[in-house]
Amino acid sequence: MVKKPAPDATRRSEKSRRAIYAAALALVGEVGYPKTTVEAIAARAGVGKQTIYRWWSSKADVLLEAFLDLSAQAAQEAGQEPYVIPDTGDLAADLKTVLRITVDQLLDPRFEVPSRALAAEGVLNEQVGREFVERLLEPQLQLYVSRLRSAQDSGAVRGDVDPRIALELFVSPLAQRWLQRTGPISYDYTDTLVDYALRGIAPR
Amino acid sequence: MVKKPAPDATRRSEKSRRAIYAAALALVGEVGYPKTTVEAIAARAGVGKQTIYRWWSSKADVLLEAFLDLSAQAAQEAGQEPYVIPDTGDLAADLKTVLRITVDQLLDPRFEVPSRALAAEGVLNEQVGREFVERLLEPQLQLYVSRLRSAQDSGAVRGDVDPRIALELFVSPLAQRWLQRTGPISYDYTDTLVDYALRGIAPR
Amino acid sequence: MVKKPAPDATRRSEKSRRAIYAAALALVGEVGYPKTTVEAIAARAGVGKQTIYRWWSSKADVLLEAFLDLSAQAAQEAGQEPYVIPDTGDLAADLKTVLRITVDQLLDPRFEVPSRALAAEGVLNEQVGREFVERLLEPQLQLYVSRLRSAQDSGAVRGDVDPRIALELFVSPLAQRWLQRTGPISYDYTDTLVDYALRGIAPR
Amino acid sequence: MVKKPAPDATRRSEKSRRAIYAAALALVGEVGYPKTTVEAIAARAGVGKQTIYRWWSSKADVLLEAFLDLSAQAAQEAGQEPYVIPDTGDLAADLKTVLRITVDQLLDPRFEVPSRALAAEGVLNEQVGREFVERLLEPQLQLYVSRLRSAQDSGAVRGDVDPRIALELFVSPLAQRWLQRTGPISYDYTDTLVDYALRGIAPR
DNA sequence: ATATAATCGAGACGGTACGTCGGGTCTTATA
DNA sequence: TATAAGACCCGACGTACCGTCTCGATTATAT
Repeated sequence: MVKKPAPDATRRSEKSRRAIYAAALALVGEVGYPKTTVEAIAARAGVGKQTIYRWWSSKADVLLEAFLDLSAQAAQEAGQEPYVIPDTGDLAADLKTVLRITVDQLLDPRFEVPSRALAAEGVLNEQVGREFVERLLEPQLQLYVSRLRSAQDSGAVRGDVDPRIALELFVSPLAQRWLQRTGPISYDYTDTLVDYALRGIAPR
Repeated sequence: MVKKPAPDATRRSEKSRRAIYAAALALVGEVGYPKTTVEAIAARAGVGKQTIYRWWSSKADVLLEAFLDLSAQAAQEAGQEPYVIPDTGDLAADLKTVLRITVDQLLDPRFEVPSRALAAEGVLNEQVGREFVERLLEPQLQLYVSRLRSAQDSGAVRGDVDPRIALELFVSPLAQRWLQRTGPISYDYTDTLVDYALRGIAPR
Repeated sequence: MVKKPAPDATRRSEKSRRAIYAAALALVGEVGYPKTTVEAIAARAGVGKQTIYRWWSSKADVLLEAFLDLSAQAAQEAGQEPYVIPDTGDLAADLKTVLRITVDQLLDPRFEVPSRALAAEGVLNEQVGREFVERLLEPQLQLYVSRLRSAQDSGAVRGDVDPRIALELFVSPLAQRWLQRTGPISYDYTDTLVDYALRGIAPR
Repeated sequence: MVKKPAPDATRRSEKSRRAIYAAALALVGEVGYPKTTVEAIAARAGVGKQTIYRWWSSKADVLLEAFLDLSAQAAQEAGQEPYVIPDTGDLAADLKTVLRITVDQLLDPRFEVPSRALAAEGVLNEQVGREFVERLLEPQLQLYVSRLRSAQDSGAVRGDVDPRIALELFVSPLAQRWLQRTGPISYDYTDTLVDYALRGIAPR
């Protein structure tokens, strides 16, 4: 097998990389994911197609990294705040707070369009899906795990409950309504989810 | 605007329709959704491309109807059994039973490949998504609503609980793990979901 | 070999035939021969496609008959006058007169477009070409043969000359200029042709 | 109006161009012009369709250039001989010689099929027609003009004769018989044409 | 400071599939 | 039985992008 010589990452053009991210995100926002083409990204970024194929394996790959970059930037800009779940001692209130922020994000077009595109791609394309989950979704879910563990320590959640499963009781319903449009999304809705879920995992 | 005259549905070839459904499902199973092309469906079905474009608007549309047809057929063949949730009086047991059947279905390649494809398409394409939910997903979810209502009547579920939301506590986690591969799927897992969820919606 | 049962000509719809001729000629005039389709002829004539294919073998065939019909009609309307070459005793004058009429016809769009289309078709399609020559061109050329024979009788043309070849000296140059656009067409030009042909180009 | 940026001719693939010419000529020879498709040319040439559409506007355009190329090659191979009309002092003999060569060419399938196709296309398509005449036909006709001018100098042709018209007396009849199949083509025939044209058909 | 080797913008290339058009056949219901 | 209507199978159209492949023209170290 003839292996292609790996490109020399140290000589990579930072300017091009950024332009490609920007072009990819802009195009996905403007024309949607399926109509976004590698050719158009290259043209919009003022970049040769080969420069894209040299560093990424596919359109999905470009968008994944572009979105990760966007998320990282957003995180830095916002300080760290939204990325830790508050621990005021009132578990229900803390979860409701965080889920309301998530609701806002899910309805913000700046995030919605690319993340919906990546989610869709990930449903079909296992590789993209795993990377999407591993690098974006799971780290966020782990924050819930931590918060639930802390709640177990303080006695607000039964000790025999598996936090990784428990969090799905309120996170997954929201995710499904958003992904598959099985119902409307609102603060009321997420509040209700937390109420229903907590009574189940709380000791009597 | 020039509107194309609607084709005369009474003269439609039933044989072609069936051949197209079969070809579409077979191809999606064999090469996956993205590599399934309208051209290949037509060729495999022994049909002109125009016959596909005359009756459907897109590859997604064909697959949606093919899958609906498959589901309807499966329903008829199976009598009605899997399509009503049993009511033995033991809510937890009944839900666990049905969810185990769902787990089996989700892992059966015959259903998994096309339904995953449709789900992915529906994430991006709102029209497909809505149709998918309306004609396939929601009818199944309504079965849970009925069963939960019956449980409310018998006192096994609190009366102030919204059954349409409550069902998401155990259905959505399973759906998300399947769609986004956020975790493994098993009987144990769904049993646990039912346990966690029920204690929350059951009266103290 | 399975032979198709010949259609019963006695039951043929005269109205349809005429409508097809009219539609074919109109379309060729409006959009040109290559863009004239059997489908469009049928639609414009208010006729089923099968009715065309039942009686004609091809688009060229339809147009050929439509044009012959048109020519026949034109002949009847005009009495017989333009279809006999005058014989005033002055051969040169007579030929010049007729050729000037031909020039007019060649520049009249009503005749030019369809006859150009048929000529082109006939260049490639031997069957159409032969029919075109046999039923339209040759009969007209024979008129020149007659006139030249008469001139031979009166001593205006040498007796050892083959009239069928001689007529080409002035007819073919005009035909070629028209068909292939190798030069402009005018009364002067045809007059000159007659002069050269009759006297020759070598000095006496 | 959105104009497509002209392709960069300096980067054009010479190999592809040649393969396309060869494929076009071969196909026209094998299946005839109307059944020759751009798709088939591309396939036979081992070339993408876009490569054809990038450089030519139509099937006719491809064939025109292919044929011009063929003619140019034939000219080079043959030295210069057939492309100058001999001047032995005997005008009639010289013309008969050249016309006999033309007869041979017209009956040689290698040239006949594509040139007939181009002629037919040129009858309908003015652009193709003009190019065909300008780049192929007229240059050859100009050779006759030169020879006739030389004959005028030597007194073999009257000085008041227009050579561009005079040449049509023997060239056009041959052309028409070939194009429209109005009669057989032979050495005898062309010899006769030269005789008639030079001496006229009227008695001295 | 210069060589030199890789990346870069550009875009032509061989392909695959698109969605449309029209050819010629076949079916259905009127007349 | 011929007809108007039009669905059907098929093949080609001309276009859009794919991912690969040259091309000079910049870089950006490593001499």
